Amino acid sequence: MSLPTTAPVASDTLRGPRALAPALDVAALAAHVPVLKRKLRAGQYLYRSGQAFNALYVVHAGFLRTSIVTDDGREQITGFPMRGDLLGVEAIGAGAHVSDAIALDDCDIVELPYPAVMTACLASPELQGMFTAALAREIRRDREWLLALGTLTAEQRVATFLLDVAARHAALGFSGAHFVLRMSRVDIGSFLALKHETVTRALSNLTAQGIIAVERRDVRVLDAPRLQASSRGADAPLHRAA
Amino acid sequence: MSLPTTAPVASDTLRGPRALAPALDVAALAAHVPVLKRKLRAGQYLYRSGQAFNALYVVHAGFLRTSIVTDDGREQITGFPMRGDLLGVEAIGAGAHVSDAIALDDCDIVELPYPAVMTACLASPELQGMFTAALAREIRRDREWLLALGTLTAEQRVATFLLDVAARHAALGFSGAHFVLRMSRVDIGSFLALKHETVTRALSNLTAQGIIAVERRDVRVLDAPRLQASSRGADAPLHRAA
DNA sequence: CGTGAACTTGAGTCTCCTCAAGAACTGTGG
DNA sequence: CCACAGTTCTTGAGGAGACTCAAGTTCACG
Repeated sequence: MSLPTTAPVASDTLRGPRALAPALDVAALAAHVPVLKRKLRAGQYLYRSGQAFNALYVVHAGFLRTSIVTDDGREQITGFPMRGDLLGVEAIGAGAHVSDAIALDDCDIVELPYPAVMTACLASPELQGMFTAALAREIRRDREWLLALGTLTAEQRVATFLLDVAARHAALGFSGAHFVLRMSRVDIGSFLALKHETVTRALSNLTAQGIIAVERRDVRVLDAPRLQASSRGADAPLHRAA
Repeated sequence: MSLPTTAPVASDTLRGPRALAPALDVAALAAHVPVLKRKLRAGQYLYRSGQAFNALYVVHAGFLRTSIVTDDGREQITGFPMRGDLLGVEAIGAGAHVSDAIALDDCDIVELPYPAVMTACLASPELQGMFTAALAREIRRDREWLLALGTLTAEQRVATFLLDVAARHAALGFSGAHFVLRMSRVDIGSFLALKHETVTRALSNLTAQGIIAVERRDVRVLDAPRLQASSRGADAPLHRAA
């Protein structure tokens, strides 16, 4: 059960929905804004829906979970931020936070006071460009998941999710072929609009096909190309038909 | 078949997923940026995926349809912009457009050269705030539809869609109780992640219940409260159970 | 160890999709 | 003005995928 030396996951073959562009440059921001550090223990909230909105956050270490709830009780997880990811932007202009962010791990968070960050962006075109691009990237990310939920089957969604997690891990220098999921099956299901049993079944199927190896939250990608194929819409369009 | 004088649609009872905040203030922008006017005939593209990105757009009149396509051929409509709506923001930082925008009607469009708009935002804190808020609102809108697609049944989604259209019409001074859909059943289905037959069936069901009256694309909301109820997750939680 | 949460698996059901046909509308050319 | 073709919409019948309900297993934690 050691790390496999074969079948490494080439990062260019891992194109999940998330665009893997560099995140907000905290160092550049720190030159203009007084950034605060915050530590969270697993299970603690970074912010909750309805709370006053007075800061954005960048994850420095650890893993979180963001979710929204409606007044009629429907709930959905909107993402699993990790190092480099920006949180809280959806609250801009809304006065209060409109989502929850909870730590799945112990986390180190960088706090960017709002609206101080905006003032800093006024002073620096680079910062402004970085910030605006980060917002636009968030929109693209959402659209891509919207498309995934709207067009993919359960197993394809789970495969896409695994590829996304793998790619993000790889982008941070971790292994994309072997990682530990920080969230439960229920969380994955909520994110992918599936029931937790369905997530389990999809993982079991992928395991049965020899594409991945799953043991609780420990996941190994054994065959990245086939995982890619499993995430695709139509069955493996290897070459575009005439 | 005249406009019904009873059962008017009160705008505060119409809360679709879209936040109905005021859109980008074009007049304020025009003071800082040279804005261009563009006219589109029905069926013409405002921009297409892959095209160079050099402007954002605000709808001044008419109705459009935006969509994304993946390399493996999956497609989804992401929205139906109308007067006051901002288009093209998802391309910021991506170099080229990542979606298609096509006119469903003859349209008048205001073109905001990019990155000139960003420069203008540097000069004016108000503009910057307006612009950033518009992006954040877009994120909230996407999240709300994501939640709707993930948690609602077919009929609930269609009801939600009708309420959204009604509310947006009402916000522009049109009737929220009687309107003409500019898009086909296929389009609605693509947006809501449903097949066109399912959309038709949902509309038929709502009609059979006396909640709406549909004749092709002509829609009358006969009972807004019940349409609201039809869009809700759990069956009409009139008062929260203890 | 014991308790509870998380995960897995199975069996039956239901929603929505697929496939198919027909009706209604639109626009075009005779 | 009418016939025609094409598109859009509607409705039905049958099937597939995901959900619901239920039970059992494994694991983490006190």
